[in-house]
Amino acid sequence: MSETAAEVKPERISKKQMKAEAMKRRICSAVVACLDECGYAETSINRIQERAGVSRGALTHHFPTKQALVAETCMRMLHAAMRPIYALKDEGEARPLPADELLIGSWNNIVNTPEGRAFVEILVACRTDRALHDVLCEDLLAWDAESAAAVSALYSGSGPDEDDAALLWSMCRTFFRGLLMHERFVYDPAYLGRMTDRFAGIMNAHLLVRDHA
Amino acid sequence: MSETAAEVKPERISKKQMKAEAMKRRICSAVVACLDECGYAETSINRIQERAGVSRGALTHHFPTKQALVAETCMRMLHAAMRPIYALKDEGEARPLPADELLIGSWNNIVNTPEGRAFVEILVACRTDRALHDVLCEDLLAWDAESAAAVSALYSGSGPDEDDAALLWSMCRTFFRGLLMHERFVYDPAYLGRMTDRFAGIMNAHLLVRDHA
DNA sequence: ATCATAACAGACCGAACATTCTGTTTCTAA
DNA sequence: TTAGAAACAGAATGTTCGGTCTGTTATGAT
Repeated sequence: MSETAAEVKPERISKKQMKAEAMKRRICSAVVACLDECGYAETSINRIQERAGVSRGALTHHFPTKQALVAETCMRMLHAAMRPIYALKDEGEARPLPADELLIGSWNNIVNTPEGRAFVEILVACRTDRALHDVLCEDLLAWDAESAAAVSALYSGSGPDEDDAALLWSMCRTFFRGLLMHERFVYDPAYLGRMTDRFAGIMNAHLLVRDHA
Repeated sequence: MSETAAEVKPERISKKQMKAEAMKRRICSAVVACLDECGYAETSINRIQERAGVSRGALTHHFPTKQALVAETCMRMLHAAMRPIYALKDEGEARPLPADELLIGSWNNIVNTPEGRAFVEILVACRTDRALHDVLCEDLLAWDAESAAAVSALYSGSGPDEDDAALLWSMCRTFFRGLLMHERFVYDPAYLGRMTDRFAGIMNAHLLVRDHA
């Protein structure tokens, strides 16, 4: 009674929604694992189902098609990858990292992870799967833009271009993605470290920390 | 018995061998086209067969398994990609290109081509297909080494490392491979040009032409 | 308490898959 | 000239694919 609760009501998260969300998260985690371990070509619905330990019915109930499944998994990864960017923005206010440290950290904690590798599998698939591309393109571009803006706010480029920092940052991510497919053809793991270090060192000279006095 | 005799005199190229080679080339060309246009996941034997305009029997006769088909296609691409490297070596003796011109040329004429894109599809597949990886690994490493040696002979790196030029060259190819999967998410084609130019410009400062007096 | 519906479960389907098989033609070494 | 092998041709096979379909259970508004 004391509740004038008409406005509070839509806030509640029902048990149904909780279950559904948990199930979706579980399934999408399995998709990430499959993409990482088996690659896009071998990421079949059967395999995902087995990996997630859920029934076919549960899968098809939440994700009617495979494309919807992959697309939502990608969206969730992007959303999760936003967090470090915002963290970068906030923590950066105090004392932005030197660019090379930022790059090495990005490689170790974002790109060279199951999620990062799964993301690359999806990106490559998008190259030849127009339907999947069209579903994801807009959000990917938005994510790119936001990511670039965050970096651009903290660093300035050395080039003549207006938004050189964003361009350089895009180049860094491009490099890291390429590095993922090189990984399996390197005998000495230290070689990867040498490449990332060398690359970060070079880019460090062009991505300069802005000082906000 | 007659086998040993047959092996001793393989000088002549029989009509059979000509036909077989022509057929193989035709099939492998179709594989490249399919990989480029459809991606690894959608490059099925049926599709290759249709694309090449050959019978199922012809396909399976020359390539018993799909893996053998992809592997040989990859080998042929590598072999074909050797030619520009040797050309680089020979022409370079006279007057090596500035590194940035070499890079832009590599991007336009080697990487961003049907063969280059097909190659990336195979590389990505190798990440999760151990069998395919094991078949190709040795030759890929050899190709990498030869490519690096050719560059190393003409350019020197700016870093402290012994073979810095080879490392830098490896970084360039890594970057270009990553750029291929970025391609479809760029509205303005000129943006790709800006990235390649910027990258080539940066690397140009570190990959220095050796002067052989 | 009741009833509609969301959340599951699992059988089922045709299509496509890679591979194997049995024929037929073409070449070439005796 | 003639076996015999290589070069094809195409049907047959069993598996797996993504998607659909019919049930059963759990949940929440009434």
